[in-house]
Amino acid sequence: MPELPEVETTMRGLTPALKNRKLVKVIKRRDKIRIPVPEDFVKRLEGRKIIRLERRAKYLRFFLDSEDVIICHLGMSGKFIISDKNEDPFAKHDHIIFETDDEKQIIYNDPRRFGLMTLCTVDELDDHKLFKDMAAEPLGNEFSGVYLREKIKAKKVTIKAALLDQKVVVGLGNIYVCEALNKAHISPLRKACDISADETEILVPIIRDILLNAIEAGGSSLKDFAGANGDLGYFQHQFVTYGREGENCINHGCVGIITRINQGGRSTFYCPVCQK
DNA sequence: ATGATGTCCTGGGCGC
DNA sequence: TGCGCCCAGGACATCA
Repeated sequence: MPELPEVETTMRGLTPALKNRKLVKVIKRRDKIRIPVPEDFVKRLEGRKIIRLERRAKYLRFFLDSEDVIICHLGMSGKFIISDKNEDPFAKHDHIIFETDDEKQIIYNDPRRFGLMTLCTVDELDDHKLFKDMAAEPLGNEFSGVYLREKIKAKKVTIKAALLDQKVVVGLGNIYVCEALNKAHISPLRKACDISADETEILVPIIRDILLNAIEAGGSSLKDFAGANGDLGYFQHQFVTYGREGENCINHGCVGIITRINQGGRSTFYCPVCQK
């Protein structure tokens, strides 16, 4: 469920705990999450300092003072927990633990193991198979109505599927695609190639707006979260369509009811009245 | 090449 | 109370 805003929030929450901190100890409690954790993961990290953290799409990247970069994806259920170093036994699904030089533990916990943790060098990063075919960041300058239209104008899949495609735009998942299409009054059932240039011009600022609002909401809940238990989990956020089957559409003047359908094995929530 | 479908994984919710 | 079933879904593999 973590999409761009949740990953961004996680990155911001981790930064004070990890930036300019030395990793005095790294514990790998599993050889594989979704993909194998590198054999030499611990060896390449212990004693190194993290100099910078960033988000790219739904990935986190931690740059070290060596040539290495930690690449992390939260998958469906991955989260980080920041706590003081202690002797408590690790919890179930605590897969990777970073101990820093200020006596903190940063734990990666992921029950469903759809996430990943791997390493590459800075030189390999741009051409890394996880990143090389990725589309633009939705909050960056490159992403525009023209850009989106170019990406989808030959696509025969639905606009719902196209917006989930990380080669079209990165960072969106099932929830924010539903939200954006509702606000843009576009039916998730339409073919991507049928979405006009005028419509992509409308859609792009809506996508930006929704993501920025969610990041802001995440930022404010982060204070509460991190203060309470250091758990950088998912914040509560009010969605207008997602999970609201049977409720009224909130678009101005609309009397429609949010309906749930199945697209490609995934739930789509939308309003059949105002989303054309 | 594109699009459709299957796969990974566990916890939670539901019906019986 | 408990068992089994189904669902959630990001991204990749595989097939048509």
